[in-house]
Amino acid sequence: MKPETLNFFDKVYDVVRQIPFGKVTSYGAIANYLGAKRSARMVGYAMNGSHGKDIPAHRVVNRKGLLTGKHHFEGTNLMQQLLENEGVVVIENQIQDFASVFWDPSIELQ
DNA sequence: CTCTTGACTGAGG
DNA sequence: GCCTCAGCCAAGA
Repeated sequence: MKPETLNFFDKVYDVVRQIPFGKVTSYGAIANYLGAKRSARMVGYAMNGSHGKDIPAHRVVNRKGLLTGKHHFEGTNLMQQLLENEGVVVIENQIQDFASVFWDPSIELQ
């Protein structure tokens, strides 16, 4: 389909779907890959409509590896459990060894 | 059209 | 390293 028909949200969803199992990325990294580095907030905003879709939103965290969007998931620690289920160690909403599980679309996806 | 609201980020103290 | 502030920009009222 034509890229012109893809909204910013759709592009975000497309990238998030490509995040490998057991990997995570940041809102800024996605925004940067989409050519809108300044729109990191929009990436997170887009995640609001990710429910009901096949979007692994739990693999998207802020640049610190902090689960800032966990409150948008069911329960209080669903997001953390989803990540731990993929082998990602999370303590107090903070991803441990963040650098080793970080997946940058602008590099990995090229 | 204007104003508010963020699942963000980088810079400055 | 932590806290605060300001810039960012799309969507909804």
